Amino acid sequence: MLVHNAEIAAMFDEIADLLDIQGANPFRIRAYRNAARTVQGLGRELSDMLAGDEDLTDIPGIGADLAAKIVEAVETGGMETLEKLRRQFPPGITDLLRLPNLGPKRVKALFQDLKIESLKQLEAAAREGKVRNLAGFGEKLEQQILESIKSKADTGRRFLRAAVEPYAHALVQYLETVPGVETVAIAGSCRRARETVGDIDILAVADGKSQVMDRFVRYDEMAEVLAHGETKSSIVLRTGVQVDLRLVEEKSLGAAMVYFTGSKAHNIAIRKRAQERGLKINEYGVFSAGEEKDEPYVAGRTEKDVYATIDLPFIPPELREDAGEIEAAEKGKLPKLVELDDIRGDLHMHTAESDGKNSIREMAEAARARGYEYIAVTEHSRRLAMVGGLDEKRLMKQMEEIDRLNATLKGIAILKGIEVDVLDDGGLDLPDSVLAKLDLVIGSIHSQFRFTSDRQTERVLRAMDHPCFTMLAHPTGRLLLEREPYELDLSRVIEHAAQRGCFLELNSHPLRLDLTETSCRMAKSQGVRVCINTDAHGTTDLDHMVYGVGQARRGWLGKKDVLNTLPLKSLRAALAKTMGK
DNA sequence: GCCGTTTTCGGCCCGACTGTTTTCAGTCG
Repeated sequence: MLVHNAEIAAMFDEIADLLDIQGANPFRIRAYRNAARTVQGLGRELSDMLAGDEDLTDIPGIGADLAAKIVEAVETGGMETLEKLRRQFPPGITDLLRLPNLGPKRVKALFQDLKIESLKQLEAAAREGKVRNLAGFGEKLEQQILESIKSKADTGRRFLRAAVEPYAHALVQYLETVPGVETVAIAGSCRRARETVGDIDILAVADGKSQVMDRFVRYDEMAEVLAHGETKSSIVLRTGVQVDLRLVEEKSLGAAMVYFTGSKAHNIAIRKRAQERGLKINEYGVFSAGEEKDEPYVAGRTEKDVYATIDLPFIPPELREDAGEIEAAEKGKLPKLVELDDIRGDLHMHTAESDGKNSIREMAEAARARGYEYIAVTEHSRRLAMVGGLDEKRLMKQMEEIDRLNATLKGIAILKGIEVDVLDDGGLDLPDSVLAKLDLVIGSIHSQFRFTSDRQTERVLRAMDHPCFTMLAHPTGRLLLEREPYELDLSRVIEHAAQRGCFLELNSHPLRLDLTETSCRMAKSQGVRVCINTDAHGTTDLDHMVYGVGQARRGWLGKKDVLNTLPLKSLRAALAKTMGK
């Protein structure tokens, strides 16, 4: 039985939910939730670690008990603890937790007092006015429950960051025009460059007389006001995105930025660290703890000041996940992360010759305008006929055109490439003779997403062994919020890439961001260089690079870990080497 | 349930807003 980390994490999360409803020790619940998060981002399959006889209790947050439960899950596919809990509660009960304003206490009351087991039953009971009489409920909450069921609102709903950011920037601009407002900044998961975000977090500094909160809740795009306080307000935009605004004093801005940027796990970790030093960190600053009142303010103006009080350097927002960044910071081993300015070219794009919108020249000029030294044109291959995939003849013709353009275009080099389909058996979709003439060959899986993990992995490994194979495009095939990745043993793929000396793409399309941050870290640890590409189908898509760079930063990648930070000459040499030239 | 150069027991991050409410619990981030 093959049990993936994601499934084990889901079991831990479900145990946590059910224990929560049961009213168990909150710290025990937190242990399960922490473990779920740790397992999710582990970067290695627990089943592999067990097969290698590794001690799971070496993983932070996993003790003897949880380690035993992981063994049980890997061996049997389930957990007795979870089964026992499931017998105590109906299957639909965790759905109730997803509704806004319904937490464990209220769900428990609904279940025990009204025998409500599902959203449907909850809706019926609320309609009949039965919910309002329950202890801890009231008329208003009953109404809210009905509305959120109707609008299918749930607290876990997420959006692509790229889809949400324009709204965040527009709102920042709007708030900046409010009199008395001095600073407005985006925090939260947007600032941490997460691939998806649950809401927009905005922080403002304003003088006492400013109407910023009142103006915020009257924003044009506002659909609903969830909370309206003096220092904290929340609204829902017409697009369904929630925005939280916090108002702080200037001397608290740094502390508030830390607090509001998160992640929650990172905040908990640094607060604990502060505690060990006799300090207390909250969103207003760092204070010396202990004294009953008038706790003296120690720091808080800048984030750097806040970290300094707990003997740490500034930690880049993208790393703030309590995934080893605090330990690394403590040892002075934080990576110097890659930046957008380090990127010297884009090695994956399409033109009007296949399914792109612009000509090669237009793409090259757009890339040059973005300060790049080089691009690679990489059309689809013949098997993808529906998007105009190129056969040998058309590819040869395109190569000639690229030669002509290179002779006339100054300030940008165009490399000849292809995004060749990896066939079912791991072969490539064009003859070796033509592939060998190219500067790079990007292999892509575009079919047979349902292969078993073993078969899919063998297919990719075999493709990599092709003498011309240079880089694996969008390695997992996922589409965020739309399509799960295909089954693939990425750790084997990365190991193989290290031996073979080829590269992995980090596809920057906001819907893909494929590799994940965990896989980026895995690649880095194996010495496999990652290439951040946009897979642009038009000139404006070239701007997606910023999302790929954000993802790479979340994956701890530095300039040296990223192939397309190389100057042209070194890049050519690196590509030629993978192709045995 | 985890964790430990103060500890193997007794801790475990911290605060705002709402309405269930008339002094506080529940939820949320």
